[in-house]
Amino acid sequence: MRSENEPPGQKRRSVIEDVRRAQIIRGAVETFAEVGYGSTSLARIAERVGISKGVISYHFAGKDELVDQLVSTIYREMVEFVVPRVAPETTATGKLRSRIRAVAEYVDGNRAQLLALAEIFSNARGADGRLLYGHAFNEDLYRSQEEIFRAGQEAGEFRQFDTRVMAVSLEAAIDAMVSYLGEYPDHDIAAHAEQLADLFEQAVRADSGAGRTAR
Amino acid sequence: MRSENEPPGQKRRSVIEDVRRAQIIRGAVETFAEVGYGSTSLARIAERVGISKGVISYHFAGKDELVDQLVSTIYREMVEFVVPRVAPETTATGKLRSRIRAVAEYVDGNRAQLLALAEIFSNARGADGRLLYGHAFNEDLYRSQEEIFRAGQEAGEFRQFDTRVMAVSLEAAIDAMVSYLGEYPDHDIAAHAEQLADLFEQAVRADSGAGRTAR
Amino acid sequence: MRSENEPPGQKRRSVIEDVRRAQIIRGAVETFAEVGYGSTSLARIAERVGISKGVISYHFAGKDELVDQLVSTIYREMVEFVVPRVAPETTATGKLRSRIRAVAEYVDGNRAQLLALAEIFSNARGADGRLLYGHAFNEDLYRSQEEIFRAGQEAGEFRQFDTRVMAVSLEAAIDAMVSYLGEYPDHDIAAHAEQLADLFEQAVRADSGAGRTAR
Amino acid sequence: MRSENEPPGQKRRSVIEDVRRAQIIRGAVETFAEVGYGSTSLARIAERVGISKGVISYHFAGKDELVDQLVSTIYREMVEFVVPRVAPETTATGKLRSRIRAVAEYVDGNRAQLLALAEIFSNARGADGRLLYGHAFNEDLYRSQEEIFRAGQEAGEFRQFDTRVMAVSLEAAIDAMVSYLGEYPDHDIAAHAEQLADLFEQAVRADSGAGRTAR
DNA sequence: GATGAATGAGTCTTCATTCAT
DNA sequence: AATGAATGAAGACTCATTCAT
Repeated sequence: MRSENEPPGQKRRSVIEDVRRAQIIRGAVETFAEVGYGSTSLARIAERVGISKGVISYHFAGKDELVDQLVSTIYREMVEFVVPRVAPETTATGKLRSRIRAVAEYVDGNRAQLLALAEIFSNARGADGRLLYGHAFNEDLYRSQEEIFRAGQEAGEFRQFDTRVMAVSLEAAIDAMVSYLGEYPDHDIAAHAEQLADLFEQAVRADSGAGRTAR
Repeated sequence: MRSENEPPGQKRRSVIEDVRRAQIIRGAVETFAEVGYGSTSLARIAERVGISKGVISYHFAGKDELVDQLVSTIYREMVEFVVPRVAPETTATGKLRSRIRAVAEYVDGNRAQLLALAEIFSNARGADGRLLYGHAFNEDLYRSQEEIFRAGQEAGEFRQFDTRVMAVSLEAAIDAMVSYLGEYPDHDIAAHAEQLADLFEQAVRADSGAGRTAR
Repeated sequence: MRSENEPPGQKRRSVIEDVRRAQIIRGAVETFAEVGYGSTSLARIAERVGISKGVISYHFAGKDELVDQLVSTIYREMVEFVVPRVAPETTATGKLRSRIRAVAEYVDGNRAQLLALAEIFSNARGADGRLLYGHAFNEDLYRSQEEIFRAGQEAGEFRQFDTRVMAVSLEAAIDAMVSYLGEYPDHDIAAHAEQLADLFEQAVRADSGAGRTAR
Repeated sequence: MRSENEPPGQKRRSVIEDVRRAQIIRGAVETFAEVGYGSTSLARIAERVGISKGVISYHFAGKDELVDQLVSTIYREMVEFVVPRVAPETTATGKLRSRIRAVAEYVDGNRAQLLALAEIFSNARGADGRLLYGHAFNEDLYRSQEEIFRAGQEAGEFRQFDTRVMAVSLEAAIDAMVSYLGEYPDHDIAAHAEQLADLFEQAVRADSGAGRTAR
């Protein structure tokens, strides 16, 4: 039943409930990653977790809430991994490359998580038929990336370009790196990440007739 | 029934059948684009077309064949649109930019088609659970794009880079352009395409210390 | 349309119609024998014959009439084969053995026909749910066999027994011989027929001085 | 779900589940017996039992499992009834007659069960189109019956004959007795059974001084 | 005479959800 | 807190039949 987003200090969940929710979310992640969005039923998740179907309904208001919690959980984890690796960088170029690298690193150790996200992003839809996690959902991500681009432009590191197009293209390329790994598990993602960083570094850098991106 | 791609002189379809098939495919395209893969049922397509559910089963062996025909139809149309616009270009750089432009132009007049494709690509799965139209399906596209990249590298137009990563990233960025338009119908796709062309032109061009991508 | 059993001199069918009907019946026989009653659809028959589905509906009032015509056609053929081989026999014992032999011979050259009949007999049902070709349909056959048994009893060739039970059991054993051949195509049906004839000859013959089955 | 034959100590079914399964099987038996294999749908069974269609899917993995469970349930019941009535007999002749009698007795109180079995045996087919419960399924039965015949032959009780043909014919005659009762509910099955026992006793017994069936 | 096209009822199956225990 | 049981709607697909051409 509980579906509140627990405003602090109010109706906090019991420990056991938290454990169950986490356990269910983990099972959901694995299932989404393995069989895809369309074939992931609550029954299948329950089976994987080793619990009864009803338990899921008990802990989550419905499939939608489960998906929602899953997304924000993974998202939070990823942000917690990536941010500390990007923040120390002082140049926009450095932030760009370290961001790509950090995602690649995270992905490498959390493939199921990312594949599950990808499945959900391209499939989950509201009652109105619109994607629940489409570009609009990425808005925050786009904005923060655009800020970095603008900072680079102002600092003279980057040439002038449409920051929105650049941000959208960057995210798309990163997602493709992830899904490529999903399809070809032996793909060398670290090398891919370096190539991708080169790609965008070249794409954004000020013309200057100038220097290589020594790394 | 009938699923042959009509090998000459063998079991050619009647005119009326062709019309119906085209009509059904059109309805399917619109439905996929509008409500997404998971919510597109044969019943819904039939309803949109204004025919009985059974008619679809009559003209197509099953949902799989319908999807398959849809994909190859749209794909063929797009190739027929894009190729003549890219072929005349003599430089790798020219081919790159004209390809992006051509896709953008095509998309502008065929949004539903592209959205439907995107839905199918990221969702349709075989009995084994693997994506039917994943990266593997794009292999031909990747290859032909890689050839252009390699030609540019050999001609000294392009710097050295991993052509596979570049091709995958390019396709991803183009797809993102399409889906962005899908979500924000007022988005200026022509401008987006130019920015995208700039992006990749910069990303691939030889360092030369030098020249602008005069366009 | 036409469904009349053509009372002589009235509404006789054209030659071409007869040919079509025979052709369709032949296709139906093969289909029933091959895939069984439940999987034999008009579509499948039409496909095998190489005609359009509608043709069958044109020539037969419905599936029921087709089946009915099929049954009586095969039945007539079989009777025409068996009767001349049984009639010349002068003893009841001779008739019994020659009947079993004749059926076995016929079956050997007409497996599909018999298998189709077997499928239909054990499956075809009327709107009320009752078997269309159950024991009641065999009534004539039972009667004629019973007459032979009674003749044998009156002549002192056969012992006293319930002729109905004997007739039913005989037909069942003959049918089993046929279906056994259907399942094991290499089965030696001629040898089976001799054994079966021995079996029933022993079963019916008058007690030549020997023991009663007191129990 | 659940399809195990409950290997001890593993996933035992709840009481209520057992009850439901038994209830559904009973409903299926009655439906098969009444309207035949081809007209027995899950919907019809559910309707007869007075439950929702989905309940059947909940308790059985599919129609195939339901049929399979039904067959083995009835089969087991019948074996449990027949074996203790046959085992005490010391002579092959005694075993033969008591077997026929026991089946007849069982049938008398369990008509629907036997009719359902008959429907399934002559109709259920696998994906390959072959009968699921054809002669091959009866193999065990044939074998055990053949052993009795061979024992009788070795003891000098029975004449020499092909035990396979005898076994197949015996089973066919027993089945015919059952189906005859199905079609004529007032038929005197006990008398039929005695006649049948006489028939086979005569058919197998050693030739006490009398004539061979010269051919 | 023949056909392709269309229909609508009916098949099995899957699923998210609800509820009594 | 958990579960097994049940539901009913929706899914893809099959089929006998009808009908205009």
